[in-house]
Amino acid sequence: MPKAKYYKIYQNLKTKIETGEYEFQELLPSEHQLITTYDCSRNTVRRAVSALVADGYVQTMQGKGVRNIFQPTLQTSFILGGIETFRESAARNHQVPKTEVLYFAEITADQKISSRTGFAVGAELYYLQRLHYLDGKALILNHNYFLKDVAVGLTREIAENSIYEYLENVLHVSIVTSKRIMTVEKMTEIDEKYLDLGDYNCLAVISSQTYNSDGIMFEYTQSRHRPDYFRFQDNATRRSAI
Amino acid sequence: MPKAKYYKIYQNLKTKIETGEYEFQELLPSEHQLITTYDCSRNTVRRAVSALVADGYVQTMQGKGVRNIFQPTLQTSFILGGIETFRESAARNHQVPKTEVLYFAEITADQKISSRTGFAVGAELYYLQRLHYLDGKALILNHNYFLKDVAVGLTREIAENSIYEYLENVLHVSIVTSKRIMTVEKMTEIDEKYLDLGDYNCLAVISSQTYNSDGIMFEYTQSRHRPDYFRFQDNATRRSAI
DNA sequence: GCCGATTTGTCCGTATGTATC
DNA sequence: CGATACATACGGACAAATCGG
Repeated sequence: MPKAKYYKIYQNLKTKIETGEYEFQELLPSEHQLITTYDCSRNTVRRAVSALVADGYVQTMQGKGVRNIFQPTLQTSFILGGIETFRESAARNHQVPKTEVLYFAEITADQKISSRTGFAVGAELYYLQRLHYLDGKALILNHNYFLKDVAVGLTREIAENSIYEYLENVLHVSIVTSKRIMTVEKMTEIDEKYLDLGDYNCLAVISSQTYNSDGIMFEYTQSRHRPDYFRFQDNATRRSAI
Repeated sequence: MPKAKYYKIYQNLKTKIETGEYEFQELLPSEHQLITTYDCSRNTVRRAVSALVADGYVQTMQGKGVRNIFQPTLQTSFILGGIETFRESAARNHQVPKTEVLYFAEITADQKISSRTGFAVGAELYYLQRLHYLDGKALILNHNYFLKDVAVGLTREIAENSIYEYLENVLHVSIVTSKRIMTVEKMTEIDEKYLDLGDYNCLAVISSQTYNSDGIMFEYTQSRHRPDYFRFQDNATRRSAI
């Protein structure tokens, strides 16, 4: 958890907004007021407010103020802009997670795997298939590829719990950035076997490449989501025209 | 187009990265060097670099430097994090756009529309159905709802071109923030009629609420995308654990 | 292992510009 | 026009991480 001052102000304002201390459409205190209440510089409050803008919580208006545009009804399962693990997002929504490891193997990347994942040909990898349950329902089928050099000592047992916890707390791998691409794909036999797709013949697919702090791409994951439980949220700001 | 100094530095660095002036995995010049080359303060270069981080172009590492992680092969049609119009994104990809207005009406929001769109019951709206073609293929079916008070004088003719151009350049409405939710939905009769869905029985759907600088939500749009031409990209950074 | 140089991260204070009312 | 509010920019200080000697 970041201990930076701006981050605490950000979190404080965020909870105030979430708990309804500021009403929808109401203006937040001005920067000057925030400076005195949090006893900090103007840069610091501006940084906190910027983070709220990025979250889609508020809207800044030059000459007017900062408006609360947070609507609790729109709160949802997947919030974009951050890398969140399955367990974290389950905890945030007070749901019970379970993970089943369907397949665990150590492989070497061939041409086909290389072009799909972005790993170099010949790279030594762990390849896993994992099924994620939420409140007893099978919702997500994950295909994970981890670089063996980085995720050393990964086992089936670890994979049944949180791989990221192992990476961060045991191996001290710091996860930094992740590139994600969302598509819709037709179902495969494996999807059909493990996910209850009902009438749907396709899934929401998120393919992601994750980098550690050394700039090494150490993970490629394809998450295949049951469409009726899939929901992805994003807040955009317009940076003027082309 | 923002004329701010940091923005020009940002754009300059961005094109340098895109044109391959810095190699993949190479470190960019240090902040100190950038300060001298661009003749500005440290805050200003840091702001430019932050924007590149948000775009997923580079990765900063305390004590080491800023690494280029841009891969041209991952360049794609829809880049998240900004509000881009259909025409803008078509231009960026050198494709020929066409828009067909299927339906144009002035309506009053009833309970059903209100709960779907977020407009108040009784709000006066323009409701449009528009079909977007790219290089001759029908790819997107849009359901647009605009608040009449804000989008005054909207006509079918304007809707065949760019509504946003009309809003920004004629009405001087400044579009600021937009909340988007991505889901996968089963096709409707209308989808089936106008989009060539092939074997697919569902679509990628983006629902968005857009606010102007007065904090008024003036647009609700549901974009229904042909799945085989849909691709959404996002860059995430991890803000440490829960 | 330690130290110093380099590099990014955080924070502060101040000045000026621009939009709103 | 003046007061208020956010936007941009500058300069300086210290902390934290990295790397080489």
